[in-house]
Amino acid sequence: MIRSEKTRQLIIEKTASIFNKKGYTGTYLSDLTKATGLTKGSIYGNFKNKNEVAVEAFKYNYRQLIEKVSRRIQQTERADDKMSVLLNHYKTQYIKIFNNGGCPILNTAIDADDNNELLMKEVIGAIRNWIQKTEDILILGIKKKEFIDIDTTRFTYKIIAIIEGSVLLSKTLKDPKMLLNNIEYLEQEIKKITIN
Amino acid sequence: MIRSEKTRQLIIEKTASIFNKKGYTGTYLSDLTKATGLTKGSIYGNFKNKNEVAVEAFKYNYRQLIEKVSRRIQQTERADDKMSVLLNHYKTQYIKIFNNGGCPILNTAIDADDNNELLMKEVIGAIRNWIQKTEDILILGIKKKEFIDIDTTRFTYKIIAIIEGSVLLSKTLKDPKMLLNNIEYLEQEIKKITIN
DNA sequence: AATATCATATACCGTAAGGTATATTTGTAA
DNA sequence: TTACAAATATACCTTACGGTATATGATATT
Repeated sequence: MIRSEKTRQLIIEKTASIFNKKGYTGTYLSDLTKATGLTKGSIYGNFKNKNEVAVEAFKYNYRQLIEKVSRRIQQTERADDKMSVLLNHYKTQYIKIFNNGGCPILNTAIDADDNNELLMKEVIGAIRNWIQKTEDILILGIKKKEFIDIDTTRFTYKIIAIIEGSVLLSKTLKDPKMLLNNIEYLEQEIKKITIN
Repeated sequence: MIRSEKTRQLIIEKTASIFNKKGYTGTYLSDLTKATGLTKGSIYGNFKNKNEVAVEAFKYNYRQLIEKVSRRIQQTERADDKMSVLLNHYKTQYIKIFNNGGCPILNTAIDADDNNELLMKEVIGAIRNWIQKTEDILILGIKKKEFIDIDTTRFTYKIIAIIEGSVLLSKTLKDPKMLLNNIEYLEQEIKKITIN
């Protein structure tokens, strides 16, 4: 990797969680220089502007969020196991998620809304991607006769809305109870549609 | 009402939706003077600082959010009707909610988190209040034998997480489908626990 | 080792942020 | 109607924001 690419990566990695915690306007260039140990000159030598850093930081955060769980989902065979992996992720990783500033999709959706088109486009893409991936599991399960024939779109909407809402509320209340209860609820819902 | 109190109200009313849309750091004093037609001097004559305006704006937004629906809930007798009023509110008012910048609880929770203690305290209070009110309806319904005996806490968590998650996602995707689908789902859930 | 190129730091700019001290205006009670 | 207090506007301060032009330092090629 050429040097500039290394620096770009460093900047993204070191600032990603700051952007997630403080939002776009709330994160200043001084935060970026402080976190990276670099100067403004260096940052602007590698990025067009603050917004480009923010967009890349969001992409990075989203990747971090889904990469590990996504890989593990691919490694399982049965659709209900895939769903278990997803739900278990939140069950076991919520402290990490909270410490990183919460769900980047949620944070960025609210932060960027109505005043940052580029970021918004990324967020919308991320949400669509997540919906798609979740629904694909359900569709696969039905095809393989592991799930009964349900309305996959509606079921997906339910899952994602509950997860996002729970993450937000539990984090805000500094109490994982709501998240954990609702994950358990979703586990039951998955069981209900599982054949055998 | 004395003059200063009128001005305070004017400032709060005129800036509430701006704070909701742009967040605390994203809303500048210039936004406040522009929206109110007043000067900084006048604003600082009536508020200690920008943060005090933000806190009052949030309280105002929250009140706006619950007042009407809260009154209508009190006017109904049966617990399942009360729940219907709540759910119908989102079904019919979502455009208004979206145009106002989305749910103030959600927005402020994310915006204020980790960098605005006072605002955070207000948000946490608002969420607790909302949970309480929702659970009270369920408890009442069970007591009056209108609902079967369910775990009210868990049921409440589910309702609130779905609503919040749906509002956020539907607003971000600029598509009410997820919200409407999930509200319908909750209506079914209420029906399921309703006796008769 | 000299040179060209790439990457980073330095030093600076204009602007506007939040906030305040003071002047001016407005409403009100004697 | 005038004198006083309350409310608002003016003018200003300090700070730091995002951003840029330029100088310096590192790296690779011949």
